[in-house]
Amino acid sequence: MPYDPSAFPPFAVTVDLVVLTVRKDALYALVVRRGEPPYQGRWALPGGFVRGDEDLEAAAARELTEETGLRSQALEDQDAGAHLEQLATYGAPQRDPRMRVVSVAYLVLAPDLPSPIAGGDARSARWAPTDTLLGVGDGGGWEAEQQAPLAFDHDQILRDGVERARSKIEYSSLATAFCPPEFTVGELRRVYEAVWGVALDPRNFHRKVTGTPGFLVPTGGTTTRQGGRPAQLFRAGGATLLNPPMLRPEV
Amino acid sequence: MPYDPSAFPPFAVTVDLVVLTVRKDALYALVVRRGEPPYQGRWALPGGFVRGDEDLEAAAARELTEETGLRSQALEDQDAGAHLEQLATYGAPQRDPRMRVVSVAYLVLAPDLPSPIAGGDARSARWAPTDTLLGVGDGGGWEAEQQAPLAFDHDQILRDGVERARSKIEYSSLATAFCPPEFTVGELRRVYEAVWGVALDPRNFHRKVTGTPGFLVPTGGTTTRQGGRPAQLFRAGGATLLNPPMLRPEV
DNA sequence: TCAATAGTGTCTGTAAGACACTATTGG
DNA sequence: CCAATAGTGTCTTACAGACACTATTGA
Repeated sequence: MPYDPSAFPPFAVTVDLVVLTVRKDALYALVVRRGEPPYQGRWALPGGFVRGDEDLEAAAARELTEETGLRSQALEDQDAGAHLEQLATYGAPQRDPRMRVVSVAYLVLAPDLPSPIAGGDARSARWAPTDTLLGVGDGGGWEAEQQAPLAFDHDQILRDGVERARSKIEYSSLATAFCPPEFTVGELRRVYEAVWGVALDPRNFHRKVTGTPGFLVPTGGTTTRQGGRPAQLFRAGGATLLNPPMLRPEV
Repeated sequence: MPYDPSAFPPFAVTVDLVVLTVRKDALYALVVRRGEPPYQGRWALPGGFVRGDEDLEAAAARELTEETGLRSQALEDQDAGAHLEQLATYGAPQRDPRMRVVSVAYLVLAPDLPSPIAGGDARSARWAPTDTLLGVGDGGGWEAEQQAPLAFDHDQILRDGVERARSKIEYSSLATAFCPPEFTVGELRRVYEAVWGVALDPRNFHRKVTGTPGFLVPTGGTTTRQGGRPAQLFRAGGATLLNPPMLRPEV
């Protein structure tokens, strides 16, 4: 088929963000309340139109800053910023009832924020447990009379984002993206436990993460945030890939 | 930012295909010769516009059939069709000099085709070794006076597709998508060796794949395609995830 | 004192890497 | 006969899972 720029069908392109954090030993996602139809009053993932001269990842980073005040350090960047990566693209013809919209979803992993939402136009944004948003624990899905709380196909996007996070912390050091710049082994373990929804043996976990070269770098300090014996503080090392991986227990 | 459907910037949305196969103990990709500017005469990945009422994956499957005659069985389907999955989306503002184009790339893994290209409008399509297309072996990249052979950002898309294939056969049974419906352990091993570009111990490989439940199912037949002692024939079993994974040797 | 968390060491089972050996074909 | 590929078995080592034990805090 020859390329015919004058005859392409018109599409709108948006970015949607799956922003995940760990708080209170559970995985939380950022959602915003929709102020207008369709799905008025329902929760949705933050997002918006890609501008005419804007890169996709730049649009995702811009939306992230607008919604949360977070600065994203896309890929490999060690700074205090959140991790940002492309997740997948959703373009079913009727996913938005008004027009044809193709949405490029991005996944953001952020530490628990001191002030939940410090952003600009985040009118009614909040953190919600992903289990609640996805109806986990009510029998694995939403009942017939019960409506999934998320607008559009955002429940599917969120599901895909959570699964991506769950699998990526197995073979990468990405779990540290959920932690503050300095953290203890116990705090990192609680991240794994929250994201996977399982209990891990603290002793084997300690041996694994401290024994993997480049994963953790001791900062010298100690803390007693959790009660009990003071724990060493670490920051993320340079290693990004874990080999061998952290094994997720069978369910 | 309120959703304003009347004010969205105009985008064209295309699908591009990374179609991979294994032949002559190397990884090959399907490329087509461009007949018009820009990049006239250069090789490019097959692809085309998404229609106004067409799902993204349907557009990818349609392009695949048009270019190769292959029928894709997207996801989990055991039939003779090729494996098709979404790869990533590319939307840099200037990636197409004529207009703003966002391209959703799909990855296709296909067995070596008896008649290379049996499709319809595939004017000048051919299989090319991915190493040649990506300039591997010339020092890891294209020299200054040498031009990458692929149009647009298709070298990056191909690179991402190859890397996805390389990592996915580690922890899934996807390597069988490169094989005909019935195949031997040796043929499957040569697939791994071609995709990873390494040599594997035939004996340890045999133990691993035949010892993983659900990976391979013996069909009862034998063959002597490769010379030497006849080998048992297998077909792909129901298992899609390999646990523990096939380990890729360090480079 | 106890409860809680941090951290180390030890045993066991699984499985990967290396590699010897046998089996069955074609030339 | 030999060369080539298929398939089995054995030894060693790495490492995960289970769990005993000590260390250091706060209540």
